[in-house]
Amino acid sequence: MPAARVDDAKLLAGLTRVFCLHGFEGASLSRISEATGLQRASLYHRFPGGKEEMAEAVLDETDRQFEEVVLAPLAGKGAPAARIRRMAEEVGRHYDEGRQSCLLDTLSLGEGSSELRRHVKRSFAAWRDALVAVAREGGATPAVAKRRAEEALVVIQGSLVLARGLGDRKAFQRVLAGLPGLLLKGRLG
Amino acid sequence: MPAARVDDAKLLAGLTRVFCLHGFEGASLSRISEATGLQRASLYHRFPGGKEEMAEAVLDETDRQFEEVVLAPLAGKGAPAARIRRMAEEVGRHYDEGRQSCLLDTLSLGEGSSELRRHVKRSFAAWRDALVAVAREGGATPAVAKRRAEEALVVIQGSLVLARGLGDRKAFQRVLAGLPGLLLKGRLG
DNA sequence: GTCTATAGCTTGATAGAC
DNA sequence: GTCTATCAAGCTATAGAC
Repeated sequence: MPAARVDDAKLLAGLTRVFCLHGFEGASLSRISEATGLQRASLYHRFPGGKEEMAEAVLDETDRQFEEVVLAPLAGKGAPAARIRRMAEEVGRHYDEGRQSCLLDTLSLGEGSSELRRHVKRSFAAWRDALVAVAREGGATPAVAKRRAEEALVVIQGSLVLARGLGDRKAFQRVLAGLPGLLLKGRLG
Repeated sequence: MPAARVDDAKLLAGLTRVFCLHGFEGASLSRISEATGLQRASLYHRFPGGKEEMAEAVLDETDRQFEEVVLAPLAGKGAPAARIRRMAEEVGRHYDEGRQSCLLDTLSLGEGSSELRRHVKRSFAAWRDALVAVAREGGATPAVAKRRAEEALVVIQGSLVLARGLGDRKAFQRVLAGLPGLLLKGRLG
């Protein structure tokens, strides 16, 4: 088959940007077209399922990035605290230091199909489970590790919401710095 | 003037529900019309500024509720811890125990006008300042109180995002229970 | 694989009767 | 104050040329 003029990476990047910024309903095909450089009809050639399939593709890509941003750093070598620090660095980069919202947040709003909601839930759970594992490595019981992992997700998502609403990214940076303490000792810092 | 068939309270309640669930872009006039029981033209009679003015009205109403949900409990009598507990109760009720998203979150997404964004920012700041005050009462320095207040907002917002995305409201309930500890001692619980 | 053109519906908003 | 009727513009999606 002939090569795509706009390659998959560029396409997905544009899609991600729009869904991230506007959520599912706000992500109009006009905006997507502008962000990706492809006309409506071309978008339907690449995603016959329409907007829904585009959102699914974006979530799939996020799942893939999740491996680099979360799994790889946590699976590296060194003490748990050091590995969590590396994950925090990657997470910070992933969200552009707090300037970008989380897809799992923006796509869980409102009207997305139940398939989309299930995907978001699955991705959230995968992230939580990776955090549970590293907390357990740090000596926490299963129950405690789960609580800490959820707390870590809570503070990451919450500080991103604050960054967007309050226009201040310092809380997000503080949260990232505090992740090792939160996961290993049960308290931020 | 003749009485409104749909009174202001009912109208605002419907508007709030829709903006909360769908965000600004997802809140179409059809949905608003259905939720409030008023036709498009009637909505424009009540809000000549259109959707933007409706969103502003919803934020105004939220600011008003903020006094009952946050300010009044914190200004009551008793020790700071007890007052924070009462606020947490009210906050829990306000968000229907985690079933409902926060307007300050959903309205800060995407395309809302800059006037809307400013309003969200102002409301967030007011909430934070109320929490700063009670943390200071508990003996925290201004800098520490501000950090703890922002952390409180972070965990409230984050746990609401998790409740929505993960479909589990337990983290939200844990956060509410932990607010006194977070604001007065710097750690959840 | 991408385009232009278009279908058909929904959107936010307005006019005017009652 | 609410309604029905309507507008232009936007929307998602499709058809068909290249």
